[in-house]
Amino acid sequence: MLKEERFDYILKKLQADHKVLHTELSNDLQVSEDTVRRDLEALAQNGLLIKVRGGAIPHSPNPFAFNERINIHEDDKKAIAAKALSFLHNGQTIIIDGGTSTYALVKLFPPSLQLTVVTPSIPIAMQLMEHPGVDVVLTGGRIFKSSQVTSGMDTIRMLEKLRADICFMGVCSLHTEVGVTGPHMEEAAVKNVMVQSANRIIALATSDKMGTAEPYKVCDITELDTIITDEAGLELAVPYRQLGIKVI
Amino acid sequence: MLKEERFDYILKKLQADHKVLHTELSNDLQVSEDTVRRDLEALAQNGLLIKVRGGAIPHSPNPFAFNERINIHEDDKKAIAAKALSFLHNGQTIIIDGGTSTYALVKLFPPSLQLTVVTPSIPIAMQLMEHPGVDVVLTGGRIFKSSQVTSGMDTIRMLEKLRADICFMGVCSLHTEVGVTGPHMEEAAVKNVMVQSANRIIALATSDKMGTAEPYKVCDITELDTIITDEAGLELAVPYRQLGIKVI
DNA sequence: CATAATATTGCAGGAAATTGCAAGAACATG
DNA sequence: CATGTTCTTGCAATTTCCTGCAATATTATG
Repeated sequence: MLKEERFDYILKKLQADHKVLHTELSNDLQVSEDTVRRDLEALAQNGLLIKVRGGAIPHSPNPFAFNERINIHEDDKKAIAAKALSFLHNGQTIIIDGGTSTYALVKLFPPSLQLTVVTPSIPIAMQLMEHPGVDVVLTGGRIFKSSQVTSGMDTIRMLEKLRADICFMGVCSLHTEVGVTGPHMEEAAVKNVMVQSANRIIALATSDKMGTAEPYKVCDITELDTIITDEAGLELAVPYRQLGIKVI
Repeated sequence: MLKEERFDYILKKLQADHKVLHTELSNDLQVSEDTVRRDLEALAQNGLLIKVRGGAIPHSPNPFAFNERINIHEDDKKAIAAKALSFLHNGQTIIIDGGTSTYALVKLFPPSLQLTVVTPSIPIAMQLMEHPGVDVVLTGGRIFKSSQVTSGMDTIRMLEKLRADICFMGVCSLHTEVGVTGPHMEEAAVKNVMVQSANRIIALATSDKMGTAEPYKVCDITELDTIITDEAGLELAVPYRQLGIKVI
């Protein structure tokens, strides 16, 4: 067994279980615990995980919000992402906004998919770099460390020149009257341009986002084409449907 | 059996199994392990696979696409990076090119450093996101999956509008007459704009890069202000010094 | 066609990396 | 603070890698 295969196995297991143990890995890989220890050491050296007593845990590239949020509502987000997949077809150009729901979506991309993705999100770009069929375009600009997206005038300028088939937007807050809103001015401005630059806007929102509002406006609620949520059958969805928005 | 047939077989097997072993190939192809080793060496040279101890693995799908290169000449690169640190001062705006030498540099940034970094490199941006004092600006554009940098017109446009104090460039090839050159047209064009946009160009180059050339020109050798290398005392450095370039 | 130049291949040796083991230090936990 | 676990360090056995070299095959050239 090649050392790289062990690395691969360790990283896969880590992603699945959110932790790995020396004892387990030693068993799974049929090598001594010392070798496992040295493997983890090497992976930690390259910043791919964090060693802890007894094993290792995933590396949060930074202790900020994005990585904290990845795991909350993980199953809901996966369910939402799975529904979103059906909108994708080869040859499309799509905008994918930052956020944990949209990140869950690109993680589910089947390897056969062929499209161009424009995104301001660094985690999404990294994820898609490993995908053989997707061309990735990263919008430029200053990086917001908390959400790991680029923002600012440069981002807006790049998006303005674009015409995309679909925009998948990760929304912070949805409200029938206030519309789509967000907590940061710059990010809201960027999202607004995304809405202008795509033929069809699909919002990904866990149900706890619905009926809430934040200071900065992204767009009117009627500009949304579809809302994908985990609980489409709920009472909550009714007012959106009355406005002509598909809720699934 | 023709060498090309062996190449063909190796690549096919690699695609099927996601790895190849010296021992297996030696058996399958009925040649010595040394010949297999040399074949893998040749294929690795052309970027068709990654040599590892015991055999080889494919290039893209494994998670070490960037890290696979980070370990070669690791100590040399660290030494180079350490020398480069002395050029940094709080308040500067600097451009940092992609590449493993420049990546080693940002890894050494002391936490007290306060500056703005503009870079097309995603690994560098990720690394610096953890840094409390550095503002990171990522240039936009299509992502080159092999080198994990953005490139193209958008990248160039963002750099053009910039005026930086220093540009740290990771060079592929340095030659006293041909100048700085690189293997890809687009990347060379981006590097060229970097050179135009910074007051001072500092090239990071392990000594094996010196005296070599590639198809696409980045800039004249005289546009460099300083070359940082691992073996500044060598004979190699003399002709550059005669051109007025500092070599350290 | 003959001969020289070049490339390819296998082999031998020493260098380097990987692995598992053992002994003692550091650590967590009750 | 006593105990069992985990970590580090050094070491030796094994495997794999690299270098130079000689034998053979291939190609170029007069």
